[in-house]
Amino acid sequence: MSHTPGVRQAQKLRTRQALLDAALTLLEHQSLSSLGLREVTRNAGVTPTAFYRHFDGMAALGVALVEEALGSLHGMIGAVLADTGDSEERLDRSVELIARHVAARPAHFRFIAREQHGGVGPVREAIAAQVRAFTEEVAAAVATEPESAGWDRPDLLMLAGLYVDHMVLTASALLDAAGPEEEREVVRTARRRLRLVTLGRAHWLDG
Amino acid sequence: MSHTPGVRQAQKLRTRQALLDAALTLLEHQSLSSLGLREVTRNAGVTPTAFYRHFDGMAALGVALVEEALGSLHGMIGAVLADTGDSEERLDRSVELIARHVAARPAHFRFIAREQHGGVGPVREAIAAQVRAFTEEVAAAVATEPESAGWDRPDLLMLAGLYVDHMVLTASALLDAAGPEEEREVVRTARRRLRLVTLGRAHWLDG
DNA sequence: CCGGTCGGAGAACAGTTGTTTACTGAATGG
DNA sequence: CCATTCAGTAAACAACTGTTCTCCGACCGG
Repeated sequence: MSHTPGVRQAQKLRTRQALLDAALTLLEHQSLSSLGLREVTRNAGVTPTAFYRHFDGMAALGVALVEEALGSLHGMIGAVLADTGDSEERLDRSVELIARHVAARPAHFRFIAREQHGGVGPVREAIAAQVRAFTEEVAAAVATEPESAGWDRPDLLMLAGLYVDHMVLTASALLDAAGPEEEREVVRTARRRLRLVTLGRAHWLDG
Repeated sequence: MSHTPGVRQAQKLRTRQALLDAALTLLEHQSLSSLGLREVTRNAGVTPTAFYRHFDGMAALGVALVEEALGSLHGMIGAVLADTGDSEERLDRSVELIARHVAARPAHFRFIAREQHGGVGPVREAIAAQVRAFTEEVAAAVATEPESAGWDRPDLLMLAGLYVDHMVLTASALLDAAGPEEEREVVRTARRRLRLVTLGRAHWLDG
């Protein structure tokens, strides 16, 4: 079938990316439901009609942004959790992974935090699907650890969900942090919370 | 000073409430930043100009809605946590309290969940302030329990924050639940999570 | 009873919105 | 080389937006 990218499709992709970038920039200070189609095309240097060559509407663009933000993260948390080292080390590394990703692409994560419970249904569902997928990945990684011996699947999913929700909360808190010192405070608290969860996990099957 | 409400101020309050109610209804399917002033007044049976007699703009109305949603909850969680009974009982009761409140006023909680990270700054800040206040209340309640002996203030706040964030997440999950059976599943998972946290708490000072 | 207060109505303002229609011109692939 | 595909343009559409100004008339305190 089609092999080389072709000048045409390359240009199309460039325009599409310009739309996504323009939208993401504008979304830093507002939410998707209040973002206008014309506003986006204006900031992308394109006419409003060109928008429809790439997306059905703003909701579709939102879903594409979800993919762009979260798609690259798959497997990473699982990999970190699967690494060797004691639990303390592992949780330190996962918190750091989040912090680094949030610092690297703040706009993407702000978008996710904002639209996770936002007013645009399809986008909410797309985010929920990604979060579910992460939970499954974390559950699979956690299941292989020796500390998880004797755990049934519902409990494993509960624990994984706790981890994932915690990561999302941490990302959100990092974005709301005012300065570097507040960011460090957020990271410190996040680590303490994870430690407490890990402690509870160690004694889950005691009683 | 002024004693009787007066026919005038009573009518004013009724209109104000009509605006708040209309807004809350419309906010079920969209977010505040996409909510139009005219849309609200139309649904409230009032002319657009009348809006300005009550609020500076939509942001101010949003802040008022935050107060309406969260103002009545102060002291309640603290009271539940201060009640007698073992920790298992107490956390069961607090999860139930949340579930009951969410079921009683779903629209309010949906609004809070949606705007907590939404696009309207003043509303975000109002919610953050309320959440901070709750955290302080919970920390104060938790501090009086015998299980908290030897805990310093940062750790207490960390634990209280964990509880509060968990409550918000639970409320959110309940709203997203499809049916009654899914709601029960959410409540069950929430209880298990709380139990794990309580376990970690019990062994916090072990090492 | 009466003059002032003030919640609400009505009309008009200039902008902006999403979407449709018809069209242009360059890359495409046989 | 030539007919076709198709990303992007241009213009027009009716509908809506927030805000300002002027005015009305019912409640108010004295």
